[in-house]
Amino acid sequence: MTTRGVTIGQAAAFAGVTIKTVRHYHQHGLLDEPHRDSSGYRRYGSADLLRLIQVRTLAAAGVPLAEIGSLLDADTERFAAALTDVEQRLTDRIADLIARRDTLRQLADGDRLLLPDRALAVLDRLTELGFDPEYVASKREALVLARALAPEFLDLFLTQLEHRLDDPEFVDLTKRAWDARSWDPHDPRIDELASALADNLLAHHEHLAVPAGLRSQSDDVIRYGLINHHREDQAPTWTRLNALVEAELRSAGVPIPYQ
Amino acid sequence: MTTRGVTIGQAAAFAGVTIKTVRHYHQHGLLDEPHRDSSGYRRYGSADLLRLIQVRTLAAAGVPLAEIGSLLDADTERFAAALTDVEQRLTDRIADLIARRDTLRQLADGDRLLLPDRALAVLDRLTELGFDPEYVASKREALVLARALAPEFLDLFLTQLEHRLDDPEFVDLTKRAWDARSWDPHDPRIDELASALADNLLAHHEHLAVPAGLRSQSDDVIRYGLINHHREDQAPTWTRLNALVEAELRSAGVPIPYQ
DNA sequence: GTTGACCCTGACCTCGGGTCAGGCCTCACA
DNA sequence: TGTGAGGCCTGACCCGAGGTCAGGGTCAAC
Repeated sequence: MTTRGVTIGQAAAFAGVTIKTVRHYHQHGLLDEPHRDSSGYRRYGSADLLRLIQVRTLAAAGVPLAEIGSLLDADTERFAAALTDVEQRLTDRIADLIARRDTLRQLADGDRLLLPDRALAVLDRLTELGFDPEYVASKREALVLARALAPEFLDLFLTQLEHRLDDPEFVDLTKRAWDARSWDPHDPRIDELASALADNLLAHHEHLAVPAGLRSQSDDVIRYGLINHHREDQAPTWTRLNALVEAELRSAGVPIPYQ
Repeated sequence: MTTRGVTIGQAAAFAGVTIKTVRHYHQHGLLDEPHRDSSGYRRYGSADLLRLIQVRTLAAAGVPLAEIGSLLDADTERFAAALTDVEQRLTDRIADLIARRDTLRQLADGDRLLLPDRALAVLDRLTELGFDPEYVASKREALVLARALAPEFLDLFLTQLEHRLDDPEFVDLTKRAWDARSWDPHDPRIDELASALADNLLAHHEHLAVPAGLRSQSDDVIRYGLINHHREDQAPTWTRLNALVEAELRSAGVPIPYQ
């Protein structure tokens, strides 16, 4: 009769795990150390193997190692209860992953990043109306920001945008404002443009409908600033233009938050 | 005009992540460090926030952080390709988790651990035949081992067991062998029992059908030993009894592997 | 002027193992 | 009877995606 029991490599192969994994289970107390042969090698008997298979089965089912020990040593009732608990957690994770995959599907639709169809239609309309692709890109970013920061107002923003695009005068003014990026911040045309923009906005009530909901709390003011002044920091002239417009609106009684 | 940009806490809250997560993204180059205010605090502008939202969206979809940087900086085509790849991986993980959950469901069916219905029927039959519950438990363990170590032979093992249980003489001898655990290993009754067992096995060809498939390769011999000698190490008398039976079978020409 | 909320960096912890280093043991073949 | 390949031993460090703790600075309000 030779030495009793199989070596760690054989045990691991039988159980379908690696040697390192078996030693890991020993270190964490999931498996008792088996006896050692004369050269110090671990030797696994059938009872050891049985336990290893049970541990591996639970681990493969996603049970955290820290729970497996008490689980296997518990009585049948608690064992069953714990298993349904683990199963519930697995179900949750599956639902979570499926939700992630759905998000990803939306992302994967070309460059139509993160935006609902209605927003994409507005962006397409901008292109049709002859806006600079860079301007369209900046609007797209602003809409992505709006969706993330104030999703409950996205539809209102879009309604406002749609109204504004229906007004040829506003379209024209906006194009000129966009071109103004490269002007000197103190170019007198900026003041003219600001006045024209403010007049247009004040003349069309529906062009100004949105901010009302976003003014109440401090966080909302921050969100408003981030969305409405996106990319402004890249063009000082634009900063000044917007400030002038906002000042005129304020003096006309429109409540525009300070950034 | 106060300091431009929001603090890290606000940015994190807007994006739905923790402050630590944002700093983690900085450390790993996914997000450029924003400018700092006079007291060294990070201040995030709308472009920083936009990037953070994009990173968080991809991370939430399960894209490894190490890939997100190049993904967001890549052109649209590679971006789309990478996204479908990520989606495939997600789908695989979902399928994997569902498989785990199914395994778990099987485990959760009471104490009927890891065994198919046919095996459970055999175990129930053992109880009906009046075997000691401990004996039934050891047989259950042996079947679990057999299923894990030699699944392709489990049905053959079960067939053999069923045949043996149909033979009242064999049932009787097995019960006596089980009782023999507590005897002295050199009790003369052990020799008698071994002879009777060997005679019974030799007289009924179908009681010996199984081992044939398991003898060829060295691994199979080990598996055979582990399954057939399970729990033997806990009762030296049993070890001797089995050795005697195997010796008689060998001298009768039955090829039993040495352990 | 103090309290509490927020921010800074840096170091260590998690989980389920993988990988490497350095050395001992066993087996098969010549 | 050597010798080379491969298996085993321990211990230490590594991964991802952050969490937690320690020790301190800053800011706004009361």
